[in-house]
Amino acid sequence: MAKSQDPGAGLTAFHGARHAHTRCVGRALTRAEALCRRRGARLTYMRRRVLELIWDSHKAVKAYDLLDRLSESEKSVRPPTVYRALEFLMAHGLVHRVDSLNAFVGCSGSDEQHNAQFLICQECGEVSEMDGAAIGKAVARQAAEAGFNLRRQTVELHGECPACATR
Amino acid sequence: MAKSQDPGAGLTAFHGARHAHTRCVGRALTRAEALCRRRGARLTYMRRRVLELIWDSHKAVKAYDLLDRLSESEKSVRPPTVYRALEFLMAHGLVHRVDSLNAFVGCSGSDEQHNAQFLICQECGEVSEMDGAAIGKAVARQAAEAGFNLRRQTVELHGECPACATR
DNA sequence: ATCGGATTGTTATAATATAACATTCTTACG
DNA sequence: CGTAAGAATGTTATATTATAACAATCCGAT
Ligand SMILES: [Zn+2]
Ligand SMILES: [Zn+2]
Ligand SMILES: [Zn+2]
Ligand SMILES: [Zn+2]
Repeated sequence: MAKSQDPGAGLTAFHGARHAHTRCVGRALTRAEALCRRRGARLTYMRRRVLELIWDSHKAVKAYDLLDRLSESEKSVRPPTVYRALEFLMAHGLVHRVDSLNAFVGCSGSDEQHNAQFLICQECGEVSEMDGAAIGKAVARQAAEAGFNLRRQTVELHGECPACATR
Repeated sequence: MAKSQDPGAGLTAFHGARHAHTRCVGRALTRAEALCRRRGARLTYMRRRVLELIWDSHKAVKAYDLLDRLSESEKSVRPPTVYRALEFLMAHGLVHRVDSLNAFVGCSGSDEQHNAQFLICQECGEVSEMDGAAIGKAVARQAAEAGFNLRRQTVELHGECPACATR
């Protein structure tokens, strides 16, 4: 499945400047609500607020930037509040941590738990999540060959997105 | 080449407790010296010292642990000193940063510049560097398909090393 | 209504990393 | 040699990222 070529539905699409981003946000929030309802988890005001802020763009966001932006609307928010929200969102697969950036990005995948890979544009900062089956398999095979019991993978690819590459 | 099965020469070998680690250290230092000589770079006392400490084990080492250990022998060493040494060693491909651990590990590769992948044991902390051509190719292909101009890859696989897995 | 667990608030601090400028060391050259 | 320029290190301060510990509050179930 998902072998379609139509732009917008691609697995590894970058979004660039002008696109109907409201839809991206809407989709993410809808998914979060559904997923939390199904699991009996509480998508509280603060958690939803953090998720919205993360989805403000397709870039990875730093925890302390979230903190600043939250403090604009709510009254002074402290680090633990943000980190707890992030912890919750990550535990439920709604947000990923990008280790090589110390930053967080909304999960644009669909299935519940997945090992995501990321394409990270060094120019514009946009992050695109892939579910690269090919990479996943190559990784799994190499690990197996080394007698390694694979649990979790961090695959973060840095370079230039299509838009920035052709500039 | 390098299709041999003899332990110690494998591309993805974990080392475990008892092995002739002096040789690992010796090899690393010899390589560092040769490489620096070739490039006209200066492997100063501090840089060599940091490299030795990193090679004290096959685990990834935290910058502040290096700091502490340096401060035992030399008189109080400060963060910039360590980070500068690390910066130099990384610039010359003698040390890698493991982003998912905020830690540093000696490069056990042989060729000059390479995109390494790491197997990281969650139990014993040992890190094994791979030059997984298969992974590298899968990654390159996926990036190309997305129109992405790949510059650098972070591939860090967490799990259990052979020794810890069979325990 | 109220109890218990989950969530958030609050204060403090740990852990990781860099900026900026002073000092010392090395090397090349006169 | 002596010395000047650049490289490396020392030093002080601070930025950035993250967590510990305990108090207050919220919220749903009885
Ligand atoms: Zn969007
Ligand atoms: Zn870009
Ligand atoms: Zn060894
Ligand atoms: Zn192990």
